[in-house]
Amino acid sequence: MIAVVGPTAAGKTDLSLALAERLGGEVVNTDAMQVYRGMDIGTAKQPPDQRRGITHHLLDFLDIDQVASVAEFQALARATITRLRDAGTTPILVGGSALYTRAVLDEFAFPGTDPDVRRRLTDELERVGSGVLHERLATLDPDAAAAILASNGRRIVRALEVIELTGEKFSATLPRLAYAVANAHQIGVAIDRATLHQRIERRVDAMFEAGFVDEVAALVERGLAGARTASRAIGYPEVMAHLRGELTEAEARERTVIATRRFARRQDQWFRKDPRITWLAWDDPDLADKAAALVPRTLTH
RNA sequence: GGCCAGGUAGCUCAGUUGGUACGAGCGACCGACUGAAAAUCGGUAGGUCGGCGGUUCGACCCCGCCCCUGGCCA
Repeated sequence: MIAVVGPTAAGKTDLSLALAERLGGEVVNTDAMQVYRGMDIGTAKQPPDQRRGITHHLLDFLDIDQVASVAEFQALARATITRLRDAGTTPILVGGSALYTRAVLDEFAFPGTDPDVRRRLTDELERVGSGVLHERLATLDPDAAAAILASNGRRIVRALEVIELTGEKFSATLPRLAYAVANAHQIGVAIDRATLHQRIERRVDAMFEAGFVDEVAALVERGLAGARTASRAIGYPEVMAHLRGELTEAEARERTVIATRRFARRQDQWFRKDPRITWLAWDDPDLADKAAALVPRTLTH
């Protein structure tokens, strides 16, 4: 199997399709927001009629009011990969959500979760602030407290939740880079910042021209504003603010560009520290051939 | 042409009765990251305070002239 990684707008989708054609594979999405039905334009989801007949998995399996989760995604993705391999098909993972990709490829074991515990802690966070919760974490699990800043309420809540549920410490550091699946290969699409910024700007412009505002308006009708996860997808909060009259469309567009740039930077940070990734230039004329050549023929899937 | 307001970090703006700019937000860059991750959070670098001259021991803050921007009047 092969995973195509890299920052948003670098050209991962094109490469994935080319690889699928060369290797006889099928695409498995690893993007955290493309899992939502109806979120198409804003998530840069490849339209069905542009998938060149290649089957895509793990797109559009959640409604916007459902909460996405890495752990569930991990299980689904691994099941999908196993199914494809059993059928002799090469899974081609594509997506910019680094945590999702790693959760699928690497040794990632997630402790459980509990909606009630989570909600109680979240409410408490709201009331007393992250500092107080951090102090409690420090008494329960000094190591975790040391690894999580007192201002990061979100992570503190999760650590406390895990400790309460499992009675064990919370590992506040990422697991080592170690594949949990056989024959995994990662290809990174390398692109310089300046070019990427231009491409992001053009992509966002194209989204607005393609009717992004209408897409968001339709999703708002279905409750996007109250959606826990889906409402956070880049561009959607900005356009919702525009629909509420708080921003002009131009301002929403500009903020979306900025948020996307920031996202691309964070993606870079994840991927560039993974030495297992083979980087190929986004504009290499032989990009697809070189990428395909990295996957041993006999171990294709 | 006259009057008013304003010209301080890449951007929007604070600021000091004259004593080394405490700057802030955003952006840029760097980093952390285990069930919301397109999330959540942290750090760093940026300023000859529009220009020239004057007053002063000392001016970004006072005075003069000039340039630029916005508004009003003619």
